[in-house]
Amino acid sequence: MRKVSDPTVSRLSLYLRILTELQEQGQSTVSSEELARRGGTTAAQVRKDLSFFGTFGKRGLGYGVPDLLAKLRSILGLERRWRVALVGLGKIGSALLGYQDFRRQGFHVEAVFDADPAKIGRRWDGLEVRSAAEMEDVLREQEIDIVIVAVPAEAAQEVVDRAVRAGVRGILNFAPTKLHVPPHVALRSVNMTVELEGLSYALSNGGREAAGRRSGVGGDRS
Amino acid sequence: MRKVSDPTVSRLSLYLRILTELQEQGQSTVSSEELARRGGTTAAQVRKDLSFFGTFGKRGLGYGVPDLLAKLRSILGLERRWRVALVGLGKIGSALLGYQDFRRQGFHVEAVFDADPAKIGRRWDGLEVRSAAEMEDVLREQEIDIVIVAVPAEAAQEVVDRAVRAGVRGILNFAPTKLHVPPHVALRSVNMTVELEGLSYALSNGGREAAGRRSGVGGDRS
DNA sequence: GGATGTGAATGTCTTCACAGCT
DNA sequence: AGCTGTGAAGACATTCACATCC
Repeated sequence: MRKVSDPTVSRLSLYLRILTELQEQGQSTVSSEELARRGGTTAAQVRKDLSFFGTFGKRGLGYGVPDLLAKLRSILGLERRWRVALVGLGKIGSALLGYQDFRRQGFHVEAVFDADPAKIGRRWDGLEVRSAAEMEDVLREQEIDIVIVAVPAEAAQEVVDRAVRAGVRGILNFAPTKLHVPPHVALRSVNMTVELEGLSYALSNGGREAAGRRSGVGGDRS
Repeated sequence: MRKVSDPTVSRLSLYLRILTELQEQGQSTVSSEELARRGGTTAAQVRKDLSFFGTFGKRGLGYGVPDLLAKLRSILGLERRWRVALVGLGKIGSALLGYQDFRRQGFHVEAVFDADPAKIGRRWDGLEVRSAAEMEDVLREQEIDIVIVAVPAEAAQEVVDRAVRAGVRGILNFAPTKLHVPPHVALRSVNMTVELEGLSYALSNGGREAAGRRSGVGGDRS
């Protein structure tokens, strides 16, 4: 199971979501064909993706929904609770704090930081906003796994450097800038501007050259 | 200039941002080497990306900053103004409406829709919130180019179908679900859950298998 | 019979390496 | 001398096609 590509991992998330829906609808079994149709990919791709991690299906039958669901949650590391910190309480940071849909997948925001004295000390959603100055200490004390960076572009790299120094091993970046992290730290970015510009390109240059994969976007590599 | 890959287009956005910074700092020329270092890629990659669109550099010298900036803006279709509509005024939609950093690149939100009667008719940032029921008409009247989908997953596909029927050719999806569009429509997605799960996978499975690309990760194809 | 799992083939993207300008 | 532009090579990802098993 070494060397699984990133597109594959992203598709696993997708399958997980589809399987969750299927389970809610009480469907007990699913074929690679059906997963592919719902996920906008191909049956061969689904089977190949899963084959990197083991052999979960039954030939002639397909995959057991609850079974595959459990396997995927395990593969993606979603059986444990992840301790997340949010840095930056501007428009985007506040929205994320309010949204928290990802909490259901085990991502819990345990600390919130901002540099603005007017915000420090206030409570947002049951959490006290801490000063960005005490970031390293708090990240360490709270054993934060993942930091969500929602600060202006100019401040983002410094936040990352400090988080990495405090032992954080995962960064989710919302700042519209390219960040650099050491090899042992995982980085993903969400960059709306890149996506909009991709649409602009697609709309400008004929209709038929499409937009693209990776929504996701962005393209980091840790 | 046919058949340019999506990763290439995303990197053009990145170069554009770097060039903007360089210009603000008054730097007149830049090498593929420097663009690569700042952009977290390689010099060969930068040159290859640009070569799809023409020959913009001077051998022995590098690229002229203002010149390349102008070329990229033209390639990405950023010389015109794009008419954008936002559908869904929940946490994320409201944040986007408040954020609007992308306005500087020519993306103007001209219409806002929500299904909640309590929100319809209110003014947000100078725009009256319209009923989702009148979406098709307004999209057509206002000649909207791009629709940002910020509704719950269950409602997203219907919003897209209606937008497409109204002539919209670009969709930016924030709903945590896979959307399907006809070939002539460009689609990009931003899916935070996929990115977080990618981090979870990376953190779980050894430290050394990194996270990935394309932030942006998501992966559509129109 | 029906659907998986997978080597082999194909396709796509990145990196190399160097010829060619300035 | 320096740095671009690019064909060719290499790495990576997807698709094909079929043997395999329930």
